[in-house]
Amino acid sequence: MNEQPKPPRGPQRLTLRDLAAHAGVSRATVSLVLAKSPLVAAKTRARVLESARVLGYVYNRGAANLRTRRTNTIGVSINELTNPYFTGLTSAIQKAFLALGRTVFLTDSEESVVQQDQFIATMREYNADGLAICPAQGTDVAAMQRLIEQAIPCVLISRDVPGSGLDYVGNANQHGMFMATEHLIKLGHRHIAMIGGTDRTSTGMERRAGHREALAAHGIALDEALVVQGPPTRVFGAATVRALLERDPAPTAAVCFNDVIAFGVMLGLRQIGREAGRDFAVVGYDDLAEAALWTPGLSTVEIDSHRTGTEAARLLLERIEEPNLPARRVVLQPRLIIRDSSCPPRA
Amino acid sequence: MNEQPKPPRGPQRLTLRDLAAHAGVSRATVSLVLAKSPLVAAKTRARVLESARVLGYVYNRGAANLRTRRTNTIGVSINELTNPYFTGLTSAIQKAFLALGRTVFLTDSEESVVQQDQFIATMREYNADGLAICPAQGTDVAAMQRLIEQAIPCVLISRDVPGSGLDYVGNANQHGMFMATEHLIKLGHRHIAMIGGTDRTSTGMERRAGHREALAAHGIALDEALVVQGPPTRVFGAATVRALLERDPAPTAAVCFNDVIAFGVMLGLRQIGREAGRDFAVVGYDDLAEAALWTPGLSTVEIDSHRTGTEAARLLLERIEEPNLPARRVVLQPRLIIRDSSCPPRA
DNA sequence: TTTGCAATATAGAACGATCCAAATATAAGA
DNA sequence: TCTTATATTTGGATCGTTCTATATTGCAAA
Repeated sequence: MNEQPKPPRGPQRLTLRDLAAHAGVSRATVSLVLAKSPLVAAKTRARVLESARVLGYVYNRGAANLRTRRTNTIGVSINELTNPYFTGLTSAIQKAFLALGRTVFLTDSEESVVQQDQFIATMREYNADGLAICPAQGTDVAAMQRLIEQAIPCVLISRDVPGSGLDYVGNANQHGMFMATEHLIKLGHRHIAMIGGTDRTSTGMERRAGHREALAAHGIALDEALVVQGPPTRVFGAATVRALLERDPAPTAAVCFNDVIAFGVMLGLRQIGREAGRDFAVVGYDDLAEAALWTPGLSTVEIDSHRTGTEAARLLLERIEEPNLPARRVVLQPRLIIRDSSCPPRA
Repeated sequence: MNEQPKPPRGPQRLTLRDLAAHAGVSRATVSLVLAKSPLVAAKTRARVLESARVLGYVYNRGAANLRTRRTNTIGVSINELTNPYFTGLTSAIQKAFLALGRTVFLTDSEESVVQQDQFIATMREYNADGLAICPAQGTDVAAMQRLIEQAIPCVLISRDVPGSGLDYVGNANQHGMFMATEHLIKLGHRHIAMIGGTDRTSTGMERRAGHREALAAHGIALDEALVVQGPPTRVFGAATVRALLERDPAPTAAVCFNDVIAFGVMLGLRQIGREAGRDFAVVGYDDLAEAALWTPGLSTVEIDSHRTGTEAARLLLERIEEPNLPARRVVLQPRLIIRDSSCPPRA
């Protein structure tokens, strides 16, 4: 029943062959048991599983992947994990894939295209079934198009790379920022700064466009000096609002690229003895858990990051099954949340 | 020169064999080139590399790992990526391993022992060379000991699992919190709350012990009611300080398990019209970038997370080389940073 | 020439799983 | 009891590398 005696081996790793010998069946049978095939008799299955338990067998996924072409593995590259919005999103993405039986390998590209490319190359070498990417700033369209040529399934999350032809899940950034700005206009503000965001990400371009669009829609001239690009950090928000308030005419309100910057703005106001929601109106974007906690509570635009994650997982798995699908785009609707940081202008 | 004609193959993945055929050399030679072996002539090497470029060859790491036993891969499991301290630490860890030529596979266990175990099992199946773990709350000693039995190199980071016998890199938490508490005592405080931390992590136990130790060292009786365990969130910090201030005697100061809780405390104070650094003294732990930015600036205990990451990488790689080393512990010294949130008690 | 010795290149057997076609065991029907 | 159909099990080839032992080449010295 056994196969030819194996050559003497050292304290090698335990293999299917050892398991087969112990259970008194063939390798093929063990393989079937491990794959939960219904073809094998219940009694045999039990015996094999018992042997596996007793011997402490560890399945070698690498060896299996060599034969099958599937690895059930997804590479996830996130542009910046220190940003709480992206950690929340990451958690959602991971959960979604895990629920569908995939292993997730995560990396933080730290807004570095080099690190991102590195990760993509590694995942290719490891035969990942697909990639989910929040592209780093300055990601090259050509690099993304290459993924298509190379036939490696990929979905872009949160940030788009226009012209890449990849699947995409994000939210209506322009519309979100339009709502935020219009909200301030309706409160009576006329000098509304746009703090943060850059033209190096689609999110930045779209949100900045939303601000401009709202001003235009209400016949308010855009004061370029009140539009400041910059990184999504508290430090930047604080420094920028202080600088803007020294101008004349000074803004009476600001929409911020995201909540982190808005928190920075509120901290910056306090540094110069002013208070958001009383002396100056602030609106953020993302609706981090922290937003509701501040005094005043931060008005902001909510994104459903859970939904973003599950949609991304769905799109990617569908593409893995069906590589020739046309490119699909899922754009979720954001929601304006009004709290106390957005007040009317002081008289 | 070529080997026997290969059977007709579909649009298969490009392999060493194809590369060899194209360059007119043997598979073995190509393998040597790819491994940067000095044994192959410069001219041959160039020819092979050119073929690789032209054909768009992708190295199959899985296949290689099957033969060699090394994967140059490290699994990193972090308990909670939404906590900025851990994202910073993660970034440091990742950088340290990358610099040493290892690929890092990251996961966020989200404080779930189940997810953590899942990840460990997966990394075993993928033959990772080693693991770096910030253990989830409630991690079982036995589970960690099993890693030793199974001879899988592992280093614990930040949180210890006493009795596990694993290598460990962390900081002197008890001493750090001792300094923080003593600082408040010297300012004149006698009712000092300890907010946050739990006995389900070593970090929690150690920091909580530091608070008690400082009180005892200065002959101050411990008021158990002022010691509140809880999760490291802003919400918890805010709610807890509000509750504590309704007691009699109320605390006049608090040391917090970490900065996030301290921020929560400052937000909570503001919700009831009080101000940290004026009406109530607050000290945090971690020294997040945000700490210096608040008004008042947050007094806190600084941890060198960069150093933590590099030390962890060093320990792990040493153990991979030399599995039978005795267990080693690296405990870094934290530093008290005094800003404006820690004021004397109001008269 | 021939020989000796580096310097290079190669064939073929692993590594640990899967999968296919074929063999065997079991049960049911005549 | 003998077929025949069905349920299980299995050998051997295969996936894409690496590695060892062996073969080939080129060149200087004899």
